Amino acid sequence: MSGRKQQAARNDTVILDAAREVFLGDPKAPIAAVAERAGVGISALYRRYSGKEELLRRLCHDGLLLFMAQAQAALAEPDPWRGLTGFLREIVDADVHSLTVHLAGTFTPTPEMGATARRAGELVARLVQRTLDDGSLRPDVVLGDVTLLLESCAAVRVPDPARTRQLRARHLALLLDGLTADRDRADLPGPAPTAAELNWRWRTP
Amino acid sequence: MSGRKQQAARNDTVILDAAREVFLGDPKAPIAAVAERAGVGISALYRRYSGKEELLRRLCHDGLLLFMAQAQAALAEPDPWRGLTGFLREIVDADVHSLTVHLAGTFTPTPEMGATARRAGELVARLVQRTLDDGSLRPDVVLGDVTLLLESCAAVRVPDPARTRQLRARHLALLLDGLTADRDRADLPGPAPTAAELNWRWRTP
DNA sequence: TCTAAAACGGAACGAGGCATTCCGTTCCGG
DNA sequence: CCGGAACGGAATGCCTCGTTCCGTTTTAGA
Repeated sequence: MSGRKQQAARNDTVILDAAREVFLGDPKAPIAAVAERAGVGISALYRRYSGKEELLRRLCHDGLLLFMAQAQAALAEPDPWRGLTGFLREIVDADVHSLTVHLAGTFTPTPEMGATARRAGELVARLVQRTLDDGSLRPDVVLGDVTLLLESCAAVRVPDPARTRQLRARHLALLLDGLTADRDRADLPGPAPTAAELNWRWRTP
Repeated sequence: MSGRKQQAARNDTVILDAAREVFLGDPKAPIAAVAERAGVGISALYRRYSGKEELLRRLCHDGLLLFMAQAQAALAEPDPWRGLTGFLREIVDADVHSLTVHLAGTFTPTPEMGATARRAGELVARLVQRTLDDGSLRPDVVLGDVTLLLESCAAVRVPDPARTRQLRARHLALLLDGLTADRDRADLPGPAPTAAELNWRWRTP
């Protein structure tokens, strides 16, 4: 297989990569920016996706699937704390969170995506729970805290993407030290966040 | 003083409050949204400000001044750690950071604002430094880490503003426990953030 | 009481951005 | 040599939003 067919196959991935980069930088970037970044024309996009929404959904769903896969892999790690922290580091490093959460809201989510999000949430819940049971996670931390932690890491951003990754890793390290259980300290304030509170982005209006 | 003059005077503050609320929710909200929230017509805005930019600058500068005032007040607190944490709690609670940082970039900053930002930065630097000298802040933390901390707290957000404040306070508590110095742990990863890296929003292009 | 002007409300205008479509072109496969 | 798949990118049309403009209300002062 070569020639036009091959180029088409390569464009499939080139376009997705470009879209990921562009929309990570600016969730409401114009579609033309994606085409330009990919080095293709606009019609190459519309041949594959019926419109902008479908492309965004695809990206977001891919992100969710990666998120799920990482959570699953983390559950395979025998040590709960290492599993959880490794998971967080990878999600933050790959910027998966921006792909899923920051894109949600810019399109109407499909029921399927809601289901995937729910399943992913359950996996992370188990990841958190066994760390709590293990005693290595401070006992007043809940699943929602971890969700917010991811959100907050995604917020540290500087113009250079590589530097951004470094700074996020640093910020995450700071947060992880706040999560550890090996010290006396005051309880966390306020009612702990619940899943329902944090799922608002997925609500279909 | 009453009648039209009084209403005008009240509108001054009503408009500023409305603008703050609206632009906190969405930094690129249309000006009409501000007028609607304030319960006034659009011309009431244009009578006071020459355009959208001037309004944004005003809001941002007000935020910076508040930021500076809080920092100054925090320096008056004798205990460095209490001064720093109290400062952070107040800034996060008042959402001052969104006002300054999230608005920067949506308008061209005046030199005066740059100067104010620099002065505010110095105050916080002293706040951080004396906490480091004091030994209550973990020694590998730098000023930039604190800046990023504020940024990350501003990222936790749910639809209800009151709940958002609670959750931010909780998240901040988590981070503060990561900042304390009373335990052995691995050094923070990566090159520490510098001021120059984090000031990019204020650069005039 | 009367009037000039300050304040205002909000419709109308115009520019710009952007998703989508359309058409002419290129290049393979048979 | 030909039909069509794949493509590039200009053209289209919609919609948002900043700004202006005009008619109306209110009041201070003569």
